[in-house]
Amino acid sequence: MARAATTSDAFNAVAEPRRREILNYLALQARPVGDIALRLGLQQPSVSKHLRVLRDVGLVQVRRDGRQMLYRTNAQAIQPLHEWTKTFERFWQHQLSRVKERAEARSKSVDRV
Amino acid sequence: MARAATTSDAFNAVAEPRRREILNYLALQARPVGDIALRLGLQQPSVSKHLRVLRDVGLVQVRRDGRQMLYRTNAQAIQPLHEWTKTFERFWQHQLSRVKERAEARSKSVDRV
DNA sequence: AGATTACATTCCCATATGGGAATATGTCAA
DNA sequence: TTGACATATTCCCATATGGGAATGTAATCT
Repeated sequence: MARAATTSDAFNAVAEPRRREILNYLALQARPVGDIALRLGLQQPSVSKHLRVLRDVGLVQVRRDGRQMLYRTNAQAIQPLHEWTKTFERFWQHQLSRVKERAEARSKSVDRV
Repeated sequence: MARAATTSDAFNAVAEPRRREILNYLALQARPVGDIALRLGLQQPSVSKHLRVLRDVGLVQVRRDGRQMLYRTNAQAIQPLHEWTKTFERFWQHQLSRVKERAEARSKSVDRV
């Protein structure tokens, strides 16, 4: 097997930096494709393709408005990623406190010098 | 350009499900490669390759113990992902409350039936 | 040194990109 | 209907997989 498809899940979809930018931009308000392309400095076909991936995994939703297609971020689809990363929260807190302890131990030995 | 390398950042590295499993397993305690392979039902070379990717982006740390290499998750490298997903938290809360409101509106109209 | 154990790397290959360019599809206005 | 505008899709291609198999490398033991 090769690498999993970008459309296989939200983790693969958001691995691409431009798709994260798009999600950031569309979180506050729905926007048409051309506006996204202009704002993020991308070609229209490129934006359409990224939106297709995001849509396939439910990260964005669309509605038509005349000739335009208005896309907006579906934040709920990001929640699973948040949950997964959250399970590591207590570990990085532990690690930070250890770093702190070591720093304090070092400053004490410096005092003794 | 093609797809970005899995080693380009943590987002790309954790897109692969087995790598997430490895990170989960190594969060509590450092483990040798063979143990990981056995526990997760993977081939040893496969585990070594995944660990190489995780190490390149700083998601795991290693130390030698005789013939073994002990890997452990570096939770701090996951924090940026947590931060990014966190920026969407208020949006999915809004969306959920909207769903709630609509549900309540519906139940009221049902009452009226 | 020679054998064994534990990992890492390399080679091969089917598969999936993402960008550029060109083209197709869909909608509205005159 | 014809033309213009807004998106979507297709084609081509360089690149990067991840798994399997084989091989390389490092550390330990006798």
